[in-house]
Amino acid sequence: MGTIQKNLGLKHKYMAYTTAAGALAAYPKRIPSGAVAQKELDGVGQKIGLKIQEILDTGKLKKLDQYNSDPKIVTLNLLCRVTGVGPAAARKWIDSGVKTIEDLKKEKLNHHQEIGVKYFEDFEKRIPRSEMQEIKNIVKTSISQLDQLITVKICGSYRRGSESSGDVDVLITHPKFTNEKKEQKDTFDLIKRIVDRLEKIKFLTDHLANGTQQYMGVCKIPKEGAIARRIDIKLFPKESFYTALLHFTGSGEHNRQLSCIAINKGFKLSEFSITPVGSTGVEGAPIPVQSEKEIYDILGIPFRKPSE
DNA sequence: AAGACGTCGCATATGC
DNA sequence: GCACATGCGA
DNA sequence: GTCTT
Repeated sequence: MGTIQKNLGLKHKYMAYTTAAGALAAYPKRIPSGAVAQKELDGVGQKIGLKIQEILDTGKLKKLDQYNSDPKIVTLNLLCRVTGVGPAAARKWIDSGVKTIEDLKKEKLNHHQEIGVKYFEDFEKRIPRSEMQEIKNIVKTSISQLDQLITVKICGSYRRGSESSGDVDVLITHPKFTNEKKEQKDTFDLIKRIVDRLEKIKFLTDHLANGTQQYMGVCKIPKEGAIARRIDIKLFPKESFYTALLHFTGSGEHNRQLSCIAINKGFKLSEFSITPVGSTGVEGAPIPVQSEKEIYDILGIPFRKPSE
């Protein structure tokens, strides 16, 4: 239900379903009824409570079955699986008769969508940890040849120890790239230089977005039959590096927990900084941190490694 | 009853 | 050509 | 769709 709401453009309903599903999954006991779910679980209200009851009673959800038997919804869900295609583009095409990915190939696509169609199957395949390690080696080696002072971290589920990942999330920083430089919009073309190099060795095969702070693209390891993988490279100023590292290592759920703890203890935690928030709600200057552990220390909770 | 719900970089569209 | 809006991804 | 104001 959540995915359908998102593809319809109702992102807050999508969030509501995601929150409710998370609360349900985290609940230790069996839920005996929709009414109990509504009473016990934050994020489950009347409507989702009734849906839970329906599933308990009948094993299915009429509303969802209706959606899934609606050809327009089926097509909407299909088209939105192409990266670069969202609710607005999908709706436009469905109205003009597009039904399949093959149909989509004949339409006028922007560059991002062209790549999305080109690698439609590849991008849905998981990346085994062994391949993530190969990718990490290639990226780290190339970047250190460029400038030894660049710090490189592969974040996401890989850093949490997962046996497979959905994409490659690379976070970098450089001692000379500071908030001040960022604010002055100094042309710090680190990303461009890295991308040039990784392109030259044929590791990067396509680009989706190529800016001064953020790159999104496609990579392949140099092996026969290698699968195209989504890779992002983000550059953060050194002051933000550890909050960014924490944030992009996740998980999303862990981030929400930390953010909640931070608020309760009078702080605000984001990928950019951790700041004190006074009782009046006025935000103070960012607290400098030199490691992930220092952030946990400020929050007054025991440090847990990414894999925990 | 009504508004918030994360926020921002990048590509591209839109209007001047 | 520039300033701002929109779509999208994360 | 849910929660808060």
